[in-house]
Amino acid sequence: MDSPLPHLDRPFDYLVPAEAAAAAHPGTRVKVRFAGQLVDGFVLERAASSEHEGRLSYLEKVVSPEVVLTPAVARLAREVADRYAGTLSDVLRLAIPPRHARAEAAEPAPAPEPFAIPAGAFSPRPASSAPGPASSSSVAGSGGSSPVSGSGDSSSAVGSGGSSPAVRSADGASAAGGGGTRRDGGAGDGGFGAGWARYTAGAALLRALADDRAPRAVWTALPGEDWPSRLAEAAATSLAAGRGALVVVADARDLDRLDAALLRVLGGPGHHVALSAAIGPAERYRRFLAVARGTARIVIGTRAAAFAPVHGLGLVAIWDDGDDLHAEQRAPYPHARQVLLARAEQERCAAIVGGFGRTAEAQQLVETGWAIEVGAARDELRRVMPRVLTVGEHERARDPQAQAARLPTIAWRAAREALAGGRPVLIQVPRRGYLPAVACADCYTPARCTHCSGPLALPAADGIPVCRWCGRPAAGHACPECGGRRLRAAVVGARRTAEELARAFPDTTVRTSGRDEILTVVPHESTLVVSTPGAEPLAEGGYGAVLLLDAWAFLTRADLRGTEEALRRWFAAAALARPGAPVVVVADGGLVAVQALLRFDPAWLAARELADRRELGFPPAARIAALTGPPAAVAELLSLAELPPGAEVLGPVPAAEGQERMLVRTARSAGKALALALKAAAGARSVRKAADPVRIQVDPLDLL
DNA sequence: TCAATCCGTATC
DNA sequence: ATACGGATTGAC
Repeated sequence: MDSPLPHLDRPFDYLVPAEAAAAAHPGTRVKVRFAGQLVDGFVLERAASSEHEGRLSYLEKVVSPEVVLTPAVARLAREVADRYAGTLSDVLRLAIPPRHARAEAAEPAPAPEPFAIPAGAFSPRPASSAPGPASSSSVAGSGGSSPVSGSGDSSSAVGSGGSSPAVRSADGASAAGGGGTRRDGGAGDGGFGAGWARYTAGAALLRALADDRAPRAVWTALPGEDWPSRLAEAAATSLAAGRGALVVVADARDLDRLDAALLRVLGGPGHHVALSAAIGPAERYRRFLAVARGTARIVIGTRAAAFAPVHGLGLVAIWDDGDDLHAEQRAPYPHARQVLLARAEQERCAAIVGGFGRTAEAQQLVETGWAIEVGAARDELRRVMPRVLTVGEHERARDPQAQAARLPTIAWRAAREALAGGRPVLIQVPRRGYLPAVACADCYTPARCTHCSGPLALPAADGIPVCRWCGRPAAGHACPECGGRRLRAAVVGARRTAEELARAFPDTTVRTSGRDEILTVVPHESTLVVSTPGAEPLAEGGYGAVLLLDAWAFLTRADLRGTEEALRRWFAAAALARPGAPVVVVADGGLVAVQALLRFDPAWLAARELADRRELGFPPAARIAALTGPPAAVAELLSLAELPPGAEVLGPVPAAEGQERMLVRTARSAGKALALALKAAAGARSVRKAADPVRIQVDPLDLL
């Protein structure tokens, strides 16, 4: 329905008038009369009879004969809605872009030539040219007036769109790929297998894709990896096997790089489209239609593309699944990784979860045996990894150089040598105002609540720390690691860092890349590049040195992913260094995240992280739902909800103006029941016209 | 005993 | 939302 009321979140049957019988295929948009109103909906299925006792209405009209909601996507959307305690119509709003009639009328793009992997390239088996198993569109149904299921609501929404195929230049892209002149350039010349052969089980992964055996992998990329090429090769392998592929990345920059890699690997446009929110509605819908019609079998895009109706899906992949941008910002806040994993199960297709780092969620896939590990052979890693050096805070405190420029001698020396060699130096600093949470002022261990392990916050300077989860004050907090009683929570921004560096290196150009102005590539020359995380420009030939400043700040991130996030960002920066180049991290060498960086072993950290979360009862080991709204509304929702046994209710803590937040924690195994219970309670509230809405978020990233 | 009204429920 | 039915209440 127009307003997606939870208690109306189910199919309704309608009669199909004879003149609409041909057009009303499952997946088409329709208009139906509901409670007197004319509302939008989708045909879910055609059937010869209905369970409904009462009288059926006729559907009013078929808006368009285009099948925009395939049975596979309908099923996926239903599962996602259930998992996140949301409604199908909310999910469909994310999944299907608004209709654009002109785009439907336009001449469809000609179907591209069947794709085959070029001779000489890695091709373990002759690719079957037959298109893959069609995606089960069981059109039951007859003409005349047979019932149809329409769901509430329809269009509006995100979905897709795409970035321009604007490229970064072909060889720019290989530099782009890894920030370096890395050994194998990509599939173009060297062949398909070479890039993947550097990994344990890498060649086997590609072979399994070629044989359509639906492999599932957690891929930890080597530093400097040209990941867009690797993913393009995986997608092309699926395509050659007659299956479609879907790759989701975090932002437009990554999307451009992947787009360029696909153009190179596929030898031209036509086989793939890029969907993102960045382009206009017409182009977005046009590309969506190319996917829905089966013209484009490879789809790349940002998070909403995870729902794209790819025909005969053979592979789903996500790059850098730890990036916050993969979490949808609109209800019911699904995470692209979870959408893709659900899809891999439902459609029995291959899955790749890749990144330079590894999330606890990915680790869980490995530990439960859902996916296999595709990582670097140790020798290969040793060959390409940068040289990581640490400068502890204590050394730094005794270092007069550091006092002056906030740059310890070791870091300063590494930078100076790289600059002298004519190479750029990357300096990563945290974003200002990055962390509202606090840590021990002596050892930087995040301060946590003794009751529920939630993060502490300092409401006012010199105030008593308070738990952001359960609201209990933590007077007399003492660090569990070192016993320290002082807390800290401040960081210096990129601009000021750049100014300080300009003084320390008077004859060197200092450039900044951050939120406001993002550099994409810097030339091979002696330049200092100060960047906030995620905005690091690539350097042609790789950076001569990488400095990670104020590293402690990452570790005190307010939510529960601090350590993992720190390493993810460090790895992303370190991966841009040339092999053997120094990477200096200004943090104590004893910290877990720093140790993981020293070993260059994200899997080790992820395993520890997951173990910690099991211990502390955090996602993904446990499931947590956050309920936000006016206090009375939240209380009402909770009183109506029949929570699964063992559910633990935490809070309230103050949220936005006049709102508060409660958390409900259950075992992971009770996650479905929890979502169901909350959805039912929200339905009970909406049916009695409760005014104040309560926001329900399942496993939110920002568990403040 | 009837009718106006309130409340809860379904909406194909 | 809005319409409907069954229960409720108030006046004849």
